[in-house]
Amino acid sequence: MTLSVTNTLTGDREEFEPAGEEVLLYVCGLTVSDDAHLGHARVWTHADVMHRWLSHLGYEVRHVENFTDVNEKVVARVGEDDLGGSELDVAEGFIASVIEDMRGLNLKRATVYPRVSEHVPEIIDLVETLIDRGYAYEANGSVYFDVTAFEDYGKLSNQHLDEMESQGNPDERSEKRHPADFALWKAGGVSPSDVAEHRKDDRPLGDHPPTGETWDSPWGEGRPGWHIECSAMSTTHLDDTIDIHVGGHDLVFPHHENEIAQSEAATGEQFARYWLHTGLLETAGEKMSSSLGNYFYVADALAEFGPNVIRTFYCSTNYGSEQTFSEAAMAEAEERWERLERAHETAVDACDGVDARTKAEDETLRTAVAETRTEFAAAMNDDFGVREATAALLELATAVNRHVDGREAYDYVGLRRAVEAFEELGGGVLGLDFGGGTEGDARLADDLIELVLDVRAAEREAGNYERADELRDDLEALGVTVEDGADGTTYRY
RNA sequence: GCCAAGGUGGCAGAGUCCGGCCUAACGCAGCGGCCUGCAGAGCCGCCCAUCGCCGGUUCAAAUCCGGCCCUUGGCUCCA
Repeated sequence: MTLSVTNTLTGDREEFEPAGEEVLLYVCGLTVSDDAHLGHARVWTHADVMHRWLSHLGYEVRHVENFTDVNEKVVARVGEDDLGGSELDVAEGFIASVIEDMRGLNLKRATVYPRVSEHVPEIIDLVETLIDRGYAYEANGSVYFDVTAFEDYGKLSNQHLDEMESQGNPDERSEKRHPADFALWKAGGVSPSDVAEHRKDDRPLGDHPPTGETWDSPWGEGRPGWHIECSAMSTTHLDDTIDIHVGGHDLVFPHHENEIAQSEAATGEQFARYWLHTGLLETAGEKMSSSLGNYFYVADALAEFGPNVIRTFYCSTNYGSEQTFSEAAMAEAEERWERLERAHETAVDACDGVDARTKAEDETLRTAVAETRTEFAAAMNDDFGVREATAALLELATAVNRHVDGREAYDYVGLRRAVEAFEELGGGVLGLDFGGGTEGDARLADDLIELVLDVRAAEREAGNYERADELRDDLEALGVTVEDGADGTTYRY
């Protein structure tokens, strides 16, 4: 059985076959002008599961996920609170927090996380090539891609240039030959009006608004355009032709369309062989986005739900579909995850039980494990069908529960196989952590300590100081120091 | 206006590419029962679906074809 995948480029389901030895995977990363929200994390998580499944199938995966650290929106935040005094400082701060989020979500590391600011020479080379080949032109120190020169323009998104309502930024139109031409290189720094437009707070612009980084180029001082960096970075870290390009559906046009135009015009080779687009996360019927302000930060979600619930939530819909975020949906994800976790624990406990020497053979259990593996693989090979893959695991949970329920003698071989399936498929492929719950332990510990302190407070209130002191000593023995102060009781451990 | 994705039970959401095992998965919620000091977990059983609408193809359609209605996204920064 082989992996098949829905390719936006052709609109069809296709058998997946990497071009070379390794699978070259590029994920369109984040513009780091804010912390990441759950919509971003959905793309990462699905890309992560794809990566894990490809590895599971035996492929070597080279996975590149970029950070766009050169952008007007980043510049607009310069000087805000303690974000940093320069574009790159601000970006670095957000990158650090995004990496933190990614770790929190139990994502496998990408091979590289390249930044735009580190690839300006490659970008300039690419732009020069495009000019040399007649696909780009210079105007007042900026360079634009000439969409009419690239005859395949629109092939990804099926857009026809003359039928679109509006194209491009009206301010730039004067120097562009065609309204859909897009900037490869922008003269000078970021303009005050752009800074003002992207400001998140209401600080006055001031006499010297930040302009962001600029670099020397054959066309003078300037900055790279938006789309060019992905072309430069994927070529640098992967190859002219990559296997899989992943990104959110909202990037199909113009971003991905423009990437194709630039890269293919420059190299004459196909840019990406399989384009996989993830459906957007919505809240109450509209997409979760920074501009709409209806987002939920990854860090907050991790604190509230933990990585396993979030990953189970993402895995309850396939990557290409839209998904709605709601408290109810998260509650359901929690139930699903806990059902898996409990069944896993039940199986482990049964194997470790006192009657571990008794034995039985349960063909039903063993068959169920085998079926789980087959169904899981079939689901994943069917365009990364994580929803059905998870369903297969949940059916295994039922099989385990049935086997253990009210039984005296267990089938240890069968249970062991079930545990392995949970850990290998749920853990290794879906990235769920059955490992005894390091996740959420800190939160739980705090909650428990506070619970004990509540009891202790009640005892003190009632004048039972002896009992209260015992509780304090008991906590101390566990490494938790309790201190009563003027404004209440604090603890540390 | 143009492009794309989608409309399946109370909710959520597979299945649609390759028509029949779909008498529609998995789960949540709800209702019985078992177990249980109580609760939870678990187990067994049940309830809820004219698969957006209309027409067509076919022995057979949620699945294919045509038309229509509605939702979301893209065409401006966006994962």
